[in-house]
Amino acid sequence: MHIRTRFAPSPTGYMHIGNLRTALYTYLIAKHSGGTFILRIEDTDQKRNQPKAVQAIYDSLGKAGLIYDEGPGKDGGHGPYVQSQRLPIYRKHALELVEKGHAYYCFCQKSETEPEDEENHPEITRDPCRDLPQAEVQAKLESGLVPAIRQRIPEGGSTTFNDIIYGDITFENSQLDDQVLLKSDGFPTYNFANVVDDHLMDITHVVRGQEYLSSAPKYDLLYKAFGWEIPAYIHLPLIVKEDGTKLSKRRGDPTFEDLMKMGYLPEAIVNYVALLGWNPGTEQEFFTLEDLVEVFDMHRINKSPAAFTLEKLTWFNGEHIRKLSPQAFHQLALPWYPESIRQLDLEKLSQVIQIRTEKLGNIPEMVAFLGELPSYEVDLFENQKSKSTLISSKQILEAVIPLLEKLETWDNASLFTVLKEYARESAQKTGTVMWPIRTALSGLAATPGGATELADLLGKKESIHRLKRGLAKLIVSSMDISFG
RNA sequence: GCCCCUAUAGUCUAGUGGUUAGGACGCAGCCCUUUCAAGGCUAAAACCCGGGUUCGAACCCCGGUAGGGGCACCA
Repeated sequence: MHIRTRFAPSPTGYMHIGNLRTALYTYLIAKHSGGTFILRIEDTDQKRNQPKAVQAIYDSLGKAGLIYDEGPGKDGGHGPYVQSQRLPIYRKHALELVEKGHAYYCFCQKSETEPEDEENHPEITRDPCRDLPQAEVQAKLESGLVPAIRQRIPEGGSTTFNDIIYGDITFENSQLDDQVLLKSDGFPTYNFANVVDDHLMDITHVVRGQEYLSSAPKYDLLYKAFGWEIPAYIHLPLIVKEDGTKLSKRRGDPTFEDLMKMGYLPEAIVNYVALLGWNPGTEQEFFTLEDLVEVFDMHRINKSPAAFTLEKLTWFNGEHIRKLSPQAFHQLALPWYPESIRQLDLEKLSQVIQIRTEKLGNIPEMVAFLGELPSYEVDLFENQKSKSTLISSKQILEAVIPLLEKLETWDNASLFTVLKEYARESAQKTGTVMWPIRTALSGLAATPGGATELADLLGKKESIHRLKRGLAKLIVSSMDISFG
């Protein structure tokens, strides 16, 4: 069987994490078996439609690496792939159902119930137009009233549909409402357009969020009314926040685009999100998109909702950053370096920070001290673990500055050799010697890279300058002490 | 309110009648070390509750509870 799946977003201007995962799984289900992945734009809500938002979908899918085989601009014989360009198709099919008796005209005014009325949902009642005599329908039509078309749910009985993840699910028909198929503005509703397009586009596996589970029986009824073959359903568990509530851009939860702006790699986001609701059955966690295509098995998708947390995503991001070639990392890091350090050897800097970068967004903060020495307290020179005190620090800097001033080759290896040798001769731990140097060079308790790496990056002139300032600080402090 | 879905550590998860309940993130400690990372090791931490079925239940059945989703001429 040649699998055909489709990702069918509505253009909202950004990609939710949940949408990204739906797109990913939809892509993987098709690609794992060499099938076809289709993009369809669901812009049936005129009020919400934003043309620019369509471009955002292309951009995000491209970043994620989810290349579609068929879709806008890539006709595979099932186009057009933008629903607003398919209006006559929906009308034709809606009328077909009216003729067959599976749908009917509804002349009611658009219901005024506000969506905010979450507390007060009326019981399912059949629409009064459902049983309008033919003559009356004809008369209303001729008088120029523009009707909507509603699905006629069978009286009584129940509908059972099958989902690959959830198995058989049964709904009483009395629980299903006569949903609108074609709005009075001539646009189809989401549910109707989906059924028609999925059939016409030969979609074999319908992949969507679990929020659509309860509309699935109405889909089955529609397929049966048309006499069409029912596709396989795959409803995906929701992605929620740690507190169990759903992710929402309004409440400040990051979208795919937001995460990339924060310095998360698309590969890492894809890797993380793939494991939210699915696992390979092995203990492997690091995956590239190609790996996922290889091992993805839709039958291992979970039923229960998964919480999205930045913590584990951040770890994945670090993993993906470490796997990058030094050149690739450098290119990604470059835009994040502040103006104040542009004169440094940034390629060398990239090599030093790659292993310590878990998020590109941390880079500016991580390297700021290279541009300007932060102000720091003298007690930063004290460190128990390194056996470093104000006195030892002062002595070491006094001894080491002249040594370094004489040094001709200024690089990490030479610096380390000289300082290590000094430590050996003066019978001190390497760490004791390095501590005051690193401290004076950075003004920080923790830095990416050790003393000699920082000196290498800063260059001889700036390094000596910073060391002397550190020494001055220590001298002033020792005088304060002696004067009480 | 009605319908549907779900339930293993704080989080992501493995597990399909017999396991010392496995892995990962995070957290804590130790080692390594030129601070920090990275790496290595160790620790703490879980089967929602109650009934069955069974020689034996995380696993099967029933009932609760909790959480989530749906109930628009939105998608």
